[in-house]
Amino acid sequence: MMKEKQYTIKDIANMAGVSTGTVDRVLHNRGEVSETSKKKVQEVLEEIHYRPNMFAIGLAGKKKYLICCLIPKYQPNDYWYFVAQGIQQAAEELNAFNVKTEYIYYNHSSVESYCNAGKVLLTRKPDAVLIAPNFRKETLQITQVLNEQQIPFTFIDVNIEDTGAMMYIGQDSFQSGYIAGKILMNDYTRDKEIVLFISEYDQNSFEVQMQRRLEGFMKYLSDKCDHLIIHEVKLKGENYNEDKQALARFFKEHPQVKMGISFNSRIYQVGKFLEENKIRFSGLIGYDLLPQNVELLEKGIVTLLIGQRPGLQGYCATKVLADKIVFKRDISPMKYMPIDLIIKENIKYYVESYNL
Amino acid sequence: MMKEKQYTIKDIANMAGVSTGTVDRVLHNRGEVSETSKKKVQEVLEEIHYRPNMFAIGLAGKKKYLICCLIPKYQPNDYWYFVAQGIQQAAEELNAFNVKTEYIYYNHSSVESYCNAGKVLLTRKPDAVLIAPNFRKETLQITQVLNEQQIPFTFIDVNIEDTGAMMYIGQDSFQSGYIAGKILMNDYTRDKEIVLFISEYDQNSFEVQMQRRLEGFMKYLSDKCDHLIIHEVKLKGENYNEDKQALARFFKEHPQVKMGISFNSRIYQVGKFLEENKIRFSGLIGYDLLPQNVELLEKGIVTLLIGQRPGLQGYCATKVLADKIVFKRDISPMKYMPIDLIIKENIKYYVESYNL
DNA sequence: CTGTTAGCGCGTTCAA
DNA sequence: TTGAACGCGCTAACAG
Repeated sequence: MMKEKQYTIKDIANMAGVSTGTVDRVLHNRGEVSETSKKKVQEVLEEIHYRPNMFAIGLAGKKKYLICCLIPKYQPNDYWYFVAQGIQQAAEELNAFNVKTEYIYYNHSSVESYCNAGKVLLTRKPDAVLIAPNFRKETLQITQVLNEQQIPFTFIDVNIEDTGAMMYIGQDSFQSGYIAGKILMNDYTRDKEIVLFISEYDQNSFEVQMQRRLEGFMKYLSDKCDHLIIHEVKLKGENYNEDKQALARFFKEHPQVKMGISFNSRIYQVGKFLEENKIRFSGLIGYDLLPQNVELLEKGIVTLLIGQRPGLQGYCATKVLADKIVFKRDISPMKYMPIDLIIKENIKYYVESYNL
Repeated sequence: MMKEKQYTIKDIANMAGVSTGTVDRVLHNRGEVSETSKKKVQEVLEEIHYRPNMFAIGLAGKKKYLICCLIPKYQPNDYWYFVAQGIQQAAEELNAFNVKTEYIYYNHSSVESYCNAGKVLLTRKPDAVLIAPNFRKETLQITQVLNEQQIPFTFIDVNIEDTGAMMYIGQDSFQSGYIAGKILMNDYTRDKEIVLFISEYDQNSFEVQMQRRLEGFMKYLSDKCDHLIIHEVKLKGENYNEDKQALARFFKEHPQVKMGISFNSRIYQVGKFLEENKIRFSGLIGYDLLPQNVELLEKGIVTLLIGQRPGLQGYCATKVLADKIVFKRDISPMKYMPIDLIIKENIKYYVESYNL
C-alpha cells in the first residue's frame, strides 16, 4: 500500500544526466541516440519502475485510437442491435480518450459477406478489433493477419478457439440449453410430449451455437426424462406465412403438445402463431429479450426467456480493448455471461437495466 | 454518425465572449460569477455538446475528491462484503481521476453505532456520500446536514424516501418476494404446507426490507393459492445451537412440510440443519449468493437463490457519485437491480461475474 | 467579479 | 546526436 513515487521522464533525464528529449528517444527507440546516452538511460530505467502517465500521453500525443467492430448487420431491436447499443455506450465513455469505434457489418448467412467485411477491416488499420465471429476458417484468416500486425482482438457471443484472441465474452451455450431443459421439464410426467422449433440455416457459427444449446437441452432430457416424445418443427424464420403453414400443419396433427422451445431468439414467431390460434402452452421457452419476445412473456404466452446480456457483452468487450490499447492494462481471457432466467415477473427490471 | 467537433473550454470562452477562467468557474460552480456571464456561458453549453477531455482533467487536476461510504461492518463473503467489492472496483477505476473512497462502518443492529458513524462521516468533509441507510429517523438527521452542505448522496440496498437523495440503487423487495412465491408454489397442489423462516431482529431498515419481501410473497399466495397451511419458525441467526433447537422442535412436530423460504441471506442455517438431519425439501428458497448458500444450492438442498447483485450496486452507486462530483453528470434517480433467479445450473456464471 | 497565466507529463519540432 | 521549447486542454492561483 505504499505509494510508489511516480517517476517522470524529467526525473529519468536528471538521473541519467541527459535531457528529456533523449529519454523519450530511447523509450520509443526513435531517432539517433549515442550508445553512451542510451546505456545511461536504460540503467536508470532498470532501477526504477517507470510507469508513464497515461493522461499526459493522451493529451500530448494527438493519437487517435480506432476500434473496429465486425458484427452482423442488424435490425432495430434484434439481438445484434442490443450488442451494438452496448458498444455504443462504451464508445461514448471512451470518446474522451480519443477512442473511436467503427462498425463493419456483414450478412450473417453469407460467407462472402463475412470475408469482404474482413478485408475492409484490415484496410482500416484499427488499433483493436471486436469480432462476432461467424465462419471458423474465414475467421482464422482474419485473425492470422491481426496477430501478425499485433492488433489485439476479442471475440463476442461465439468463441473460436486457438486464435490468440485477447478474450472471449459470451454465454455457455450448452449449459443454457441444459437449464432450459430442466425448467421446461419441471412438471415432467412420463407421458408428456414436447416440440422443438428448429431453425433452418446454413452452417455458420451462430447455428453452431444453437446446436450447442440443443445438445445441452437433450443432455438434460436423456439424463432425467424417459419415454419422452420429442417433435420437431423446422422454421425458416424469414417468411412468416410459410412458417405459419408449417406450424398449422404440426398442430393439426398434434394438438395435445403443450410444451415447446426454440434455441434462437425468434420464439416470438411461434408465440404469435399460438396467440392467433388461441393455443395455450404450459411451457414455452425462448432466448433473448427482443421486444416481441418480451411482449409475449408479459402476456403469459412465452413462459421463460433466457437472457445473455448482449448489451453488456458489447460494452465489456469494447472497454476491455480500450483498456488494452490506451492504458496497456490486461485482463482475464474468458468471461462467461450469466444465464439469466427471465419470467413475466422479473422481466421489467431486466429491460430497464439492459444497458449495463 | 458525423464526427462532432470536440469543443474545448477555449472554444466556449470565445463563443460566450468571456475568458476560460470564467467558463471553468461556471462549469464547476466555483467562485463568484456575474449572472450575465453565467447565463452567456450556459447558453453556449446548451447549444453544444461539451465533453471535457479526460486526459486534460487527469493531468491538470490536483483536486482530490473524497467519497465516503457508510455501510454495515461485514465479514468476508457476506452480503456487504460483496457490496464493498463493487465499491472497491469502482474506486480503482476512479483512482486515475483523483477520487479516493473511504469506508465508515457501523453495526447494523445498533442505532448508536449508526449515529456515531454518521458523526464521523460529517467530520470527514466528503465530496459525496454513499449510504446503506438503516434507521429512518437517524438517517434523516444525517441527510439533513448533507443537504445543507450540498453534499450529494445516494442510498443503496434500502431506500429512505423524501431525503433529497441523488439516487437509490437496490431491488424491488416486494416483487422479489412475489416471484419467490410463484416459484416456490410452482408445484402447488391444494394440500401443501410451507414454512417461513423468519428472522427476529430489532426494527431496523433491513428488517423492513425483509418485511416487504414477505408481503410480496404473501400477495402471491393469497392471489393464487387457497387453503395453504403456512408455518413459521423464528430464527435469531446469531447462535446456531439455539436456532437448531427451534428447527428440531418444528420438524419433529411437522415432518410432512417440504417447502420453505427465508427472506434474508441466511438460508444456509436452515440448509445446514436439513442436511445434518437428512431432511429433503422439494423447494427451499433463499436470498443472496453467500458462499454457504451457494454450496447448498450446488448440493441441491437449496433449490433457488434470489440474487440482487450487491457488487453491481456498490459499483454503480460509487460511479454515479463520481460522475456527479467529478464530471458534473447527472443521472436518473432510481435504479432497480434485476431480480436474478439462480439455480444449481447457472450459479457458476453468476459467481464468476459477480464483480460486474 | 474577471482575465491571465503557470504548470500537469509527454510528444515533437527545431536549432544547435 | 542532443537539448530546449512549445503545445495538448484543463485547473487553480493570482493579479487586477
